[in-house]
Amino acid sequence: MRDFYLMVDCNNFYASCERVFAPRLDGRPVVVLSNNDGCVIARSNEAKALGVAMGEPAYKREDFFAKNGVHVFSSNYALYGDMSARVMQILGRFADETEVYSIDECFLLLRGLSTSSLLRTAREIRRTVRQWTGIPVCVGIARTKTLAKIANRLAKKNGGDGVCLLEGEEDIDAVLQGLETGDIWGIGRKNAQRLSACGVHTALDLKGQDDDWVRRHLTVTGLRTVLELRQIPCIALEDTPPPARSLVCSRSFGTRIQNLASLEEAVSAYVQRAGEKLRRKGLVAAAVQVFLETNRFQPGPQYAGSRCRALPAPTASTLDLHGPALEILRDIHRPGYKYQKAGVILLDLSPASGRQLSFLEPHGEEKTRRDALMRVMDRINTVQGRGTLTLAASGLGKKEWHMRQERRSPCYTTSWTELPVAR
DNA sequence: TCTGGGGTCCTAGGACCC
DNA sequence: TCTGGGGTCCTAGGACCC
Repeated sequence: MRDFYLMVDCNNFYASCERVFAPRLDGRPVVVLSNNDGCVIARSNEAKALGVAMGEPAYKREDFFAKNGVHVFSSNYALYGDMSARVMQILGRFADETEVYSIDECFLLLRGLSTSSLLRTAREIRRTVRQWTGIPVCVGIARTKTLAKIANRLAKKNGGDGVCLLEGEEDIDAVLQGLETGDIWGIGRKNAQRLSACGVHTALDLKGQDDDWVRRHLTVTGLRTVLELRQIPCIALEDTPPPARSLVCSRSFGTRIQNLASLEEAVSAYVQRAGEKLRRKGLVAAAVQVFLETNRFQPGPQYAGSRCRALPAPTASTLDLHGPALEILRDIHRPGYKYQKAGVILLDLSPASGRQLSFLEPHGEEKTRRDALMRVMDRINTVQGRGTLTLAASGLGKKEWHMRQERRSPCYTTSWTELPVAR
């Protein structure tokens, strides 16, 4: 009767979301592409069985997809985000303490349950989520988050009932022996390579290493991971997410962009989007950074520029962010390159309220007016749809920099005009 | 023609202070 | 000719995650 972590992970999440609204695709291969229809970021089991790899560039596989009846979707984050919220809300019914770890993963902390109760709860979770949302999930259970992730992996791989409880030293060691270090949560490719060079190949090898050795080779974060493999909880549940420290809006372009005017339009649009995110979180930014890069996969001259600038005063107003961002862009822009991607990063974030004011920033009536303007813009764009009201600087004509999204499904759950129709 | 976007954490090294 | 020890803060870069 101790504390156990449950790791609930949606199976092939994006592909599963698409299938909920296209049941004719059940049992058929489905893939979802990254933004700009770039590479494969989600695959149904059938697509995996056909050998479609994660991260594969989509254009190399067009023929293969057509020949094998693979259904291809552009990513639809409005849909996935909303489906995710529904799943997470259901999971919240099963535990007081939960951590939404990513769009398709959630940790639950269950205290004082017997093994049989844990398994019963896990099965109940699967059944409920499936029935209420149509999304299949697997559940891994263990005494630490790291082991729960491994248990979840097993639950997925072994088929069976989609639930796996990892408990007991011997059972755990048997599993770790069959696991490469790179498959442990927190050990990436680089570290796995380095470990391998030291003769440490499996998770069990790593678990048996001396603490000082681990610290030396993998820093304190690595040591925490190793302790977790030994069933010593070191990575706590993050019940309330820590406040964001930075915020990014970046995109690859639909076509390569050479002229500065188009880049300015794109950066202008990204600043506006970043500002919306900032205000939604109730934060202000004290610095802004802009970056610009060519396509590193293409031959020819490459360039990547990036610069950061402190703002006169922390702000959440698009109007304050816009000028500095464009100045940075002009600063880092070099003519003669075909650019592939640009982005805006807001840094040094802090809560908008309860903040020490500076003499430099607008205050009194001026501040009230500026805040009101942003509220009105956000409101209109929420109600009427994103991009209804924008700064003219982001362009009025055809936007050649817009990303490609040729096969996006409707926003079934978030847009009145795109609701699914029942006949 | 065509290869995503959005985050966090840790460390090393330099600047600076007394 | 001789030239310490200890501390903090900041930044860039690398690694990790989904």
